[in-house]
Amino acid sequence: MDQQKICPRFEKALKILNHSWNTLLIYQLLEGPQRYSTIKNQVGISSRVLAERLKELEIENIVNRTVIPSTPVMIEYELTEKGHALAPALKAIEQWSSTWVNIEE
Amino acid sequence: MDQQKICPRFEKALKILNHSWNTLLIYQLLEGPQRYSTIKNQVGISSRVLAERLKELEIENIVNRTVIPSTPVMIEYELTEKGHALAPALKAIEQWSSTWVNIEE
DNA sequence: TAAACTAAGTTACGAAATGTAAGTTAAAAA
DNA sequence: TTTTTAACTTACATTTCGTAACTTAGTTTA
Repeated sequence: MDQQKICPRFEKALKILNHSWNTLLIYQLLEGPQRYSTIKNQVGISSRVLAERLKELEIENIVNRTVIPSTPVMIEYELTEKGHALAPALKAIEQWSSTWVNIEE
Repeated sequence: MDQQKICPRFEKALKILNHSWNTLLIYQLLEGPQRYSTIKNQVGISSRVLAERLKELEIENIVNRTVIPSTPVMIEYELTEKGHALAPALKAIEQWSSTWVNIEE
C-alpha cells in the first residue's frame, strides 16, 4: 500500500539544512573562516539564534569553532570538510535561483 | 566596511526552500504527480501545514494544482518546470547526505 | 582609581509559527 | 436516511523566533 518512504539520511540532511538560517550560514562560511560578529552583520541574524545555530552546526560537525586568545576573546568559525562538501548543493541552489527566482512584485 | 552582501535571489530561494517541509514536499513530488492524501501519508506532515505549504508552492509557481472531478473531488499536485529545475539541487543534497550524514548515535 | 569599551554570547519576554485533533462540505454508496 | 470519502479548515496548546537588554573580563581612557 505504501510506496517507498523517504531515505532517513536525506531526511536528516534536510532537517539540518532547513532549520532556519543554517543554509545561509553555511553559504556565508563558504567565503572562508569568519568571526561571530562578521557572520552576524553579513547575514542579519539575531544574536540569540546565531549562537543557537552555530552550536547546532558545530555538533553536526559542519562547522568548527576556534577561540582566538585576544582581549576580548574572538571566536572564529569555519566549515569542516563535511561543511565544505555542501558547496555543490549550495551552488546548485544558487544556479536555480539565478534562473528561476525573481524578486520584483 | 561591509563585505559583499548575499544575493537577494539566492536569499529568496532559501526563504522558500528552507520554509519547513517545502524541500521535502518538492523531493516527494519528483516521484511524479500525486494527490494530497498521498503526499500527506508519504511525508508525514499535518493537514494544516500541508495545505499551507502547497498553497505557498503554488503561488511560487513551483507546484501545479489540478482538480480531478470525481466524488469526492481529488486534487493532484505536480511540479512545474520551475519545480523540476530543482532536481539537481536536491540530488546534490541527497548525494551529500549519503556520504556525510549518519543516523545512528 | 574608576568609568567606558569590546566580543561573544545569554536572558527575559512578547509575537509568530507549528502540531494535534476535531470539524466541514458535497455527492454518492449502503 | 445514514455513512463514507477527499481535501481541506478551525481552534487551541506548544514551540520557536525576534528584540532588546544584560553579562563577563581584560584594557584602554579619563
